[in-house]
Amino acid sequence: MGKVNGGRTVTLKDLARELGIHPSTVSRVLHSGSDVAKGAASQATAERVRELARKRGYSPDPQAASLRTRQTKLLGVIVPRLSDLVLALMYEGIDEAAAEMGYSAFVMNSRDDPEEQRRKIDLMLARRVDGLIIGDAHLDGSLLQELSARKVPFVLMNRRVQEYPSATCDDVLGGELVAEHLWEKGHRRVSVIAGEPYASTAVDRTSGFISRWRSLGGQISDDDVVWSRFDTAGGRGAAKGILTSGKPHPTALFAVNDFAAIGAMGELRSHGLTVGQDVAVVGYNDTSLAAELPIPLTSVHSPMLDIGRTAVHLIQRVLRGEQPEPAALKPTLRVRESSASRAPAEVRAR
Amino acid sequence: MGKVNGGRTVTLKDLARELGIHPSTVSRVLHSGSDVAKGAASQATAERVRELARKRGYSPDPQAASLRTRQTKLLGVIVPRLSDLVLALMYEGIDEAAAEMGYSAFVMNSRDDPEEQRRKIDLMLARRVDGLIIGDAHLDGSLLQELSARKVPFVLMNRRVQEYPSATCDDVLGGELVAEHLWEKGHRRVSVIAGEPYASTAVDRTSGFISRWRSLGGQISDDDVVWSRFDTAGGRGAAKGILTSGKPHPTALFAVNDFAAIGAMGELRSHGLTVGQDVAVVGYNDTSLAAELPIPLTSVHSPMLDIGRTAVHLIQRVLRGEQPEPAALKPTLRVRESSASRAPAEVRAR
DNA sequence: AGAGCTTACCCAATCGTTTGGGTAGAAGAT
DNA sequence: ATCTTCTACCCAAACGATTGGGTAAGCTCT
Repeated sequence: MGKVNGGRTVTLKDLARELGIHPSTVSRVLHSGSDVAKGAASQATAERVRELARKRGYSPDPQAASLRTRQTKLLGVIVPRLSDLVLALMYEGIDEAAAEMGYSAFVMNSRDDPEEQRRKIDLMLARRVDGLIIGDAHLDGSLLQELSARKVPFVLMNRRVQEYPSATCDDVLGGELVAEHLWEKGHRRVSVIAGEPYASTAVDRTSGFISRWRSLGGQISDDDVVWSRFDTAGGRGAAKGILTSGKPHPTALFAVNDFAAIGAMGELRSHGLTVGQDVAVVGYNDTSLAAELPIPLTSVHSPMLDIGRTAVHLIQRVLRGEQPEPAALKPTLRVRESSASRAPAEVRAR
Repeated sequence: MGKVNGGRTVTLKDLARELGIHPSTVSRVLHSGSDVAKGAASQATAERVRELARKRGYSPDPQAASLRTRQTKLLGVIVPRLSDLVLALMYEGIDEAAAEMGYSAFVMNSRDDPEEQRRKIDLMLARRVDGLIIGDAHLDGSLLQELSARKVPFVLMNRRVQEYPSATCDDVLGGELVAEHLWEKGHRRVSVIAGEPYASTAVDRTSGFISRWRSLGGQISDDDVVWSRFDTAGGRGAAKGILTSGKPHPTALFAVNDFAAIGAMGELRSHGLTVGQDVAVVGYNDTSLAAELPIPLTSVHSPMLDIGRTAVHLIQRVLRGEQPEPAALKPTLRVRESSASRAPAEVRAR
């Protein structure tokens, strides 16, 4: 382990004194990788400096450095909630990638509440983060415009908004994959549990599904799309609405989120329907649970870690003054028991 | 929103110049709550200062402050993985409580790997965090001793180790509650999916269960306790081992973690056993999923947010030089369908 | 009227780094 | 022999906030 915290922390000046040279020389040696920058010191001196730094366990004080350089090497990350597995995984990607580039990341939860978003962003800016990774962008809000106007460097993650730089899953494609899969299995009566209408993830997955479904010749009306919360309770409620609408129940359900799918599965069971036989269910994100459920859940696998990593790379480019294009990573469908069999015969015969 | 980032950031000196007074006076006014500290300024001046600070959107530079005060108001949090719902929730508690006290928290994942733990701790210390909240302590390791010797302020969270300050769930009690519940329901043949032996959570829940079980007159041998990973795959594997051991299958399963319980439920189903009828299953932590599963899962509810908050309070006390006692928060049992009915008759009759 | 106390400030050093701008001495060019 | 160019350093001023120690003016008290 690096430095000793107990006694005194070793500073540049300490090293300089011990070596009989000026602190600035030490700084330059340690600062500039292996090449001795601009002839700041002789090879021999540089070696001595590095040797002593190692021996004393020198570790530069980041606050002192950033006071001078006006860079904190800090990234602020805002997510709806970290207890959402999807965001937590993306954050793991962020954390990894950030560390690789000498940055550290802060996370905060906004609970998807506009006021909290603002508060948290302010907190992060007060901490002087170099840039923000925003994982809770709403399609409508004015927040991003303001940030943009104030020239705060930021990128979006998971959800996109217009042409702001963002790292997302290609959710339209994801929706399309599900449509194709269900169509092929012979389903003709489907419903979508669509998520929150302010989130691009929900909107894109749903619209990808619907447009592909129709282009395959399928029929789906507005009634067949239920907007709901992203969690199990939301999925359960939405499924209830669908099953008690009076219409014959659909033979397949696409929930734009695994948790909503799990909630829906629970509700189906309460209605005496067997998932995977009476009704197919497909989720989204392929969270670690999906494959391990009592009835394994078909789900669209999205590369969550990579999305997090990509967000870090994008923000780096923004910090360099570039204006990177939105990046949409490709999802893949993982078919499992919840939708593996063909649609029930009576329906196909219809 | 606070300050304008685009132009120049407002500093103490700017305010002082504009008011025609010395920066130190401004600092003192802004620094000391509402009371004008030590007669640093007149009421009138103080008012003018605060007024202007508000108007200009002044926000103090934390790195500058901490350079001088030798305090960063930063807390480092290490968890096995943030994508573990339990830890994510505790972190939410930390984040809240920290913010309330003017601190910010950093999280990093160690994947329960001793080398990563060290690396991450070093990263945090390099960032000069004031203290650490360690959520991935191992019962055996020497890491904590070292930290202690180096006088790094830290507290443990979720898992305890010896008498180091810690904020945990009273896991022994949690195990006892489960034992009582299953005994009452008439179960006599039970198995425990015990988790990782290096984690106090696993060990305490298991030992609490076993000792209470025996004190009720129950029998349970070492064979009936299977150590496993904390995730669904771990629970599934453990359940498989139990079901294929050749012995008659148990009528109840206690998994020390909801995810392991979910994995076990899947495996039971694969063996044609119905959870809640043929075999009761009880989990731990009462994660949001438990209540919403197709077969709702009985689980021990632990106050995760509060554990996180408590950890913050404890570290504050450590920072003040105190040596707080370990805090063990009380769990409660939430009985649901997975274990609500009485044990199968043939077994009771035995 | 002088001592003593408040009040309301100001001064300057300090925290640890970084960085633009020296400079003395040696080597090389003409 | 003089001029230029390196090399290998040193100097000092930042960055923004905090804080121990002034001090001048005004008031009180005797």
